Amino acid sequence: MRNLWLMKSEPHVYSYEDLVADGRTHWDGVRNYQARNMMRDQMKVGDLVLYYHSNTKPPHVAGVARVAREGYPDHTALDSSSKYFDPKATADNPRWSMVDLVPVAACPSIVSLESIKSDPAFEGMPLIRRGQRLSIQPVEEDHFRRVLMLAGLDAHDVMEE
DNA sequence: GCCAACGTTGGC
DNA sequence: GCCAACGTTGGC
Repeated sequence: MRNLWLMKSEPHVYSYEDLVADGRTHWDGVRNYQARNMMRDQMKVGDLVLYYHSNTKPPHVAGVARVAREGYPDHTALDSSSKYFDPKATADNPRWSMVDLVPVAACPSIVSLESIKSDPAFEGMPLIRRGQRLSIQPVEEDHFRRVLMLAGLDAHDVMEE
């Protein structure tokens, strides 16, 4: 059974459009253990991801991506010129992990945080839980499907290719 | 720009 | 191991 996720990115740093333009990206720079553990231990090739734009107006889901490579060391932790450099990371123990993502489909209409919050179907979703700041979150299948519907995406096209 | 909610750090 | 101080996230 494939897992479903939501991953946050600030669009002025790296947007869904950037992912489409690049065709593929390393999800580097995650420096939170819970989020790391999900990438390292749980995310599998083929898992689908809601690509969420945070710190923008309005915050929203912008598209769907797919995991193209499972967790492997985040080399930016070893790079002293990187803003993600971690002096405690070593080649033997890089500490941090990342996955690769590829774009699947942009949302024909974005799904705003507000529309998710105001829809009872999303009750219990971590994204709208008070104080929830994790940049990577698991998503239940019914929530995932409803986001696709609100986005104007066909679940068959997105989930069964 | 504010600030609530966390996570991390480091003195003890 | 406790906990105060500090830093970050991210909506508002």
